[in-house]
Amino acid sequence: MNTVRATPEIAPPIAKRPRGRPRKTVDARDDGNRRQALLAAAAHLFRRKGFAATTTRDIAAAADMQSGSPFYHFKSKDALLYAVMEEGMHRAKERQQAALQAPEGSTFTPREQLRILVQVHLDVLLGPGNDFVPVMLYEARSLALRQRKQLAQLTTDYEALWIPVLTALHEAGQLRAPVKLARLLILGALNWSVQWFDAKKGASLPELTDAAMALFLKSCGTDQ
Amino acid sequence: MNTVRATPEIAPPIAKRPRGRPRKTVDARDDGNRRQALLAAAAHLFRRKGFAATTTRDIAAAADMQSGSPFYHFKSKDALLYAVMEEGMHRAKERQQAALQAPEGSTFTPREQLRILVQVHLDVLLGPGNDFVPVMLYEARSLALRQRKQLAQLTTDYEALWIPVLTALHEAGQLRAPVKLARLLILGALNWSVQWFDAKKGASLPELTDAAMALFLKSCGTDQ
DNA sequence: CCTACCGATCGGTAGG
DNA sequence: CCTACCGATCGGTAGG
Repeated sequence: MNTVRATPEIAPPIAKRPRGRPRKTVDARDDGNRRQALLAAAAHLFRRKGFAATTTRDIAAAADMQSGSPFYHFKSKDALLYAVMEEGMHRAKERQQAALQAPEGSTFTPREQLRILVQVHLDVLLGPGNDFVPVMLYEARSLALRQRKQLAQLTTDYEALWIPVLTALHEAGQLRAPVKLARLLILGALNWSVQWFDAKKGASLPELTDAAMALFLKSCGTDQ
Repeated sequence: MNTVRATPEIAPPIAKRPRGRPRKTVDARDDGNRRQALLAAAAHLFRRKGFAATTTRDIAAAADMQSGSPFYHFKSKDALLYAVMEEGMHRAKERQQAALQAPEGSTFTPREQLRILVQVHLDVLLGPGNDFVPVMLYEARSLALRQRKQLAQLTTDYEALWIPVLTALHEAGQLRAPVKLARLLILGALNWSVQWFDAKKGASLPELTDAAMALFLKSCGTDQ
């Protein structure tokens, strides 16, 4: 495993500046940065045109690269898709967990918790530059079976955040439908907003959150 | 315009039976039938793999034709997609209108009407062989702008069926959210079922209908 | 509706 | 990360 790595002596990656036109920024290869640019470009295009209709050449161009260059960072187009989805689910879960942390020794009521879940979920889907999760939602079938299974754990974790909240609301009489189906229906209602929500017209994100809460919860239960 | 059409005397389309293997059914060209077969095959494949990932060769094979033959019935792959969507929306609207007809001199309550809309909508999406509307829902972006606008009228008509029902429920205090957003959220919840519903396991269609009604409507309003 | 085919595009790679 | 390129596939067509 730990073989001594020989320092490259022939054509070292450092001294090949003269050839090719100079780059806009300091250097074209600052690693993580370029990889992130590819991910963002891919997420944006996958969302807008779909995975199959997006060309690796499109992605390369959007990240200001040549057609073959994405394959320096990702093994294949599928690997790019998988990376987008994984990053999206990872971010979403982290944001939810952070938002659900109540300050100090206080706690959130189940109703407050659901509002947080809904609010963050909508922002993850509809907030500016958030293309990763929508790609995850609408391009699942483009993923090879093996990779779909690998992602299943992440989505399960994410959905698990909702279960205790919905269960509490159900027991308090504020949510009539069975918890399992309620979760699917509620997430569906929110996920569908990707198809119609327009930040520049119609309802705003807070209005949408209010409407969702009003639609799903009975107010004739305990509080409010 | 109205030139006299000469009867074909060379290689008339009738007398070329001997060549090629005999067809399963009476004849390979019974028009509407073959066209329908193509539509059904296309709808099925578009739903399963997506429009861009489906090959016209796939469709031809599924309809038991040769690779070039779909273009005898449809001008292009896009035209096939459009035809699938139009047929789907047309059927859906007709089914809803028929279902909403109350027998004799009786009438349905708004609550009953919503149940019908939900039930039929779910069947249109999830019933066996109903691939047309799901394609419409999930492949809209694959359509050229001009064609998308042509379809807009059909979807508007369909959604219009829901408005008076939701308005009545809203006024009766059984639906808290604003009607416009309520419609979008409810249809989203139902449309999303395409992604997870499995007729062979989990909830059945009637159970799903019940859950949706229980989730969306307040029962502390007037009746029930 | 089939046969035979074209032109373009696309994912991916070698080699630097 | 670029250059130059390959092999395969794909939508579509002519001509019957």
